[in-house]
Amino acid sequence: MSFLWAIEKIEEELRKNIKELGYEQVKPEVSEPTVKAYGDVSSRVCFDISKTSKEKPAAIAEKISSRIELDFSEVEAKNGYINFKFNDKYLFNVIEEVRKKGHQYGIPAIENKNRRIIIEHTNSNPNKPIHMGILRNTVLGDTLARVFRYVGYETIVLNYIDDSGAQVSDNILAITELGYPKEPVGERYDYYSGRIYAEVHEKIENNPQLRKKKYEIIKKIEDGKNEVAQLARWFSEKVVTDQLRTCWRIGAFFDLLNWESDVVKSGLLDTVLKKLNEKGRLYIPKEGKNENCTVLKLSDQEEFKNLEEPDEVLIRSDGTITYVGKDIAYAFWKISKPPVDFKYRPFITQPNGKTLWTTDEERGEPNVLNVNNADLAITLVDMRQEYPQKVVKTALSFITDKAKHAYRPFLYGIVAISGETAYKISGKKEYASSQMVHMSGRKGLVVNAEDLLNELAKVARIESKKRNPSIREDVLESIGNEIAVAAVRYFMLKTDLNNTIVFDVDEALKLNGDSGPRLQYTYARAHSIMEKAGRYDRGGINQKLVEKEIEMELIKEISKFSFYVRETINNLEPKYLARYAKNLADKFNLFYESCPILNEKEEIRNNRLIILESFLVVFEKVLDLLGIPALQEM
RNA sequence: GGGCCCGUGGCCUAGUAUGGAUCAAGGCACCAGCCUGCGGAGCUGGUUAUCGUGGGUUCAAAUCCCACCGGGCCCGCCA
Repeated sequence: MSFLWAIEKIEEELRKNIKELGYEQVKPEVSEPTVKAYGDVSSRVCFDISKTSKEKPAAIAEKISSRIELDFSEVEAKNGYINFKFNDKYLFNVIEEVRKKGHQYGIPAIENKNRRIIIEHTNSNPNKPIHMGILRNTVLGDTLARVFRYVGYETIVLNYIDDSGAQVSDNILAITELGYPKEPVGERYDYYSGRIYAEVHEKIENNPQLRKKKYEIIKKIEDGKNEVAQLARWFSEKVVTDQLRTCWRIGAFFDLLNWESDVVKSGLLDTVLKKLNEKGRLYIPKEGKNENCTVLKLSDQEEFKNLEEPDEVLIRSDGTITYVGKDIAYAFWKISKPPVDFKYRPFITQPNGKTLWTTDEERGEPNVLNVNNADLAITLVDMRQEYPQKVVKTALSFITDKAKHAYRPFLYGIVAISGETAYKISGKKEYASSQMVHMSGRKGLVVNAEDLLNELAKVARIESKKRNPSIREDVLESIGNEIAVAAVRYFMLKTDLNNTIVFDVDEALKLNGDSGPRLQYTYARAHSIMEKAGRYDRGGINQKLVEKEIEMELIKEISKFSFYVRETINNLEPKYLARYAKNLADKFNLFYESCPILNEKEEIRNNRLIILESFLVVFEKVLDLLGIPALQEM
C-alpha cells in the first residue's frame, strides 16, 4: 500500500457513494488536512455537493461517510468534511510493500511509460566557467532526468552548445587578432576563456573593424571546413570539457552534446527554413530595418500582434544565422524525424562509466544514434528567455502538429547575488547596499560553481574533522565535496521555480537548518544504527507494529514517496520532491529522539529496526533522485 | 506601448494551481532547555506576521477578480 494508492481508493469510494445517493457528479477531491487531528486525508466534496443539493454539507457528510467501507482506514464526518485516518493494516502493508519492492517502492503507476523524453539542460556558452545561474539549470534538469528515468521513461539528456554565436567568436578573435595564446598556462580553459571574454568584449564592440571580423568568424564557424572553424571547435571543446567536469562534480551526466554549428552544417537548418518557407512564413525585406534579412512572419499571430516589431530575424543580412533561427531547427529535430540528421561520435567517457556522445559534422558517423523524435522535449531556460522560446514554439507549430504538446520550455527564475556578495567578490563598495545585483562576467560579478563548491567543501571538512578527528584524509576529502554538492543541490531544488534566487555566499556556507547536509546527517545517523544493530529478526513484523504516534507518522510519511514522485512528474516541479525529503527527514529525526532502538527489548527493537530499514530504503532513493550523496559518515 | 515574475515575523523560504475546519508552516538570528543514553550538522520550548495597499466576489480569501504601489525581467541583424 501507499498513500497514492490510498487516495485513489478513497476517491473511487467517494465517487461510488455520491452516485448511489443520487447527487450530482462532482470530482471527489481529497487532500491532506492542515491539522493532524483531522486524519490523514480529507475531502471537502460535500461543500461542492451542497451548492446544488441545498442540503447542509454536514448532513451530506454524515450520509456519505456512513456508507463508506475501507479496510485500511477509519472514516469520520466532521464539520462537513469527510476525514480518513489510516489504521494499523495500512501501516503494516506499507512496511511489507517497501520490503518487497525495495527501491522500486516509489514508482507510481503512470500510463504511456514507453514514451521518449528529451531533457535539455545546462546549455552554457562555451566561453566561461559554470556559474551559479547555470548551476540552477543543471541541477533542475538533472533532477528531472533522474525522476523521469526512475519512473521508467526513456530519457535522453542533451546539452546544447552554442558555439557559433557572438560570444565564442569574441574568444577566437582574441586569439587570432589580439595576441592571446591558444592555450592557457596554469589556468583551466573555462576560466581562461571567461577571462578573455571579459577583457576583449567591450573593445571589440567599440571597434567597427573588429566587430566586422567577429561576424566573419561566425560565418566561418557556420560554414565549417576551414581553419578558423577548426580552431573554434577545438577551443570550445576544451572549454566544454572543463564545464562538464563541474557538472560531473555535482552528479549531472549527459547523453549527447548538440553543437549549434552542426545544426547549420548538417543541413537541418535549411530543411526547416524550407518548411517554413513552404508555409509562407518567411520573407526578405528589400528595405527598412531588416533589409536583406530572412524574417519569420509572426505579425498575424494572436500573441504577437500587440508588439511593435513582431517579426523575427532568422538570417542576418550578412548571411549568419541568429540564435533563434538555429534554435527553431534544433527544436524541430528534437520532436520529429527530419530527412537529415546529425553525424555523431563518442566525445568522452564520463565518471559514471557512460559514454557521452557529440554531434560532429566533420568527424562523426551518420546513423549511429537514434535519440530524437521525442514525445516530449523539455528545454530548461531561465525566464528571460520566455519570449524567444515562444517564438520557437510558434515557429514549430507552423510546421508540425506535435509542437503544441511535445515542445515544452521549462522556465525558472534567475540567480542574482546579494549586494554583500557582490561587494565581496568585486571589492566595489557601491554594491554593498544593493538588495540584489545581477551577475555579469564582464564586470567580474560572478560566483563560479567551482569556487563556491571549493569553499563549501572546505567548511564541511573543518566541521567533519571536528566531529571525527581520526578520519582518514582521503575520506575527508570526498566527504567534504559530497556535503558541498548536497548543500548546493538542495538549495537550488527547494526554491520555487518562479523565485529569483538572491545568492549570498555567507548564507550559503551555513550547513545546518533546512539544508542538504542536514538530510545527509539524518541519513548517516539512521545508517549508523542499522550498522550497529547487526543481525535481527526480519521475519515477522509483530502485528502490533507501532507503539508510539511518531512511529505511525514516520511510516505514513514513507508511504507518500510515490505520491510526490508523481506530483514532480505531472507538474514538472522538482521542489515537491525536495520538500518531501525534508518532511521525511523531519519525521525520522523525531522518531530518533523519542524511540530508542538498540537498547530496547527484543520485540520493540525488531519492530523499530524494521521501520528504520524501510525508512532507509526510501530515503536513500529520494536522496538519489535529488542527486544528494547519501553519506554513511560525515 | 505590450507582456512576464515577485511582494508572507528583523532576514530567507513554504502555503496560492483545486478558496474552507482550533494556532498562517519551516529555516536563519535571538533567548531558555536536552549528551553516564542509537552521531548535538540533531531535538524541545520561547519572542517576533493587521499575508504590499485599497476595493470586489463569497456563508468563507494569503489563495479568486479589479485597481494601485514597490522590486526585477522581456519585446535586438545579443544569446
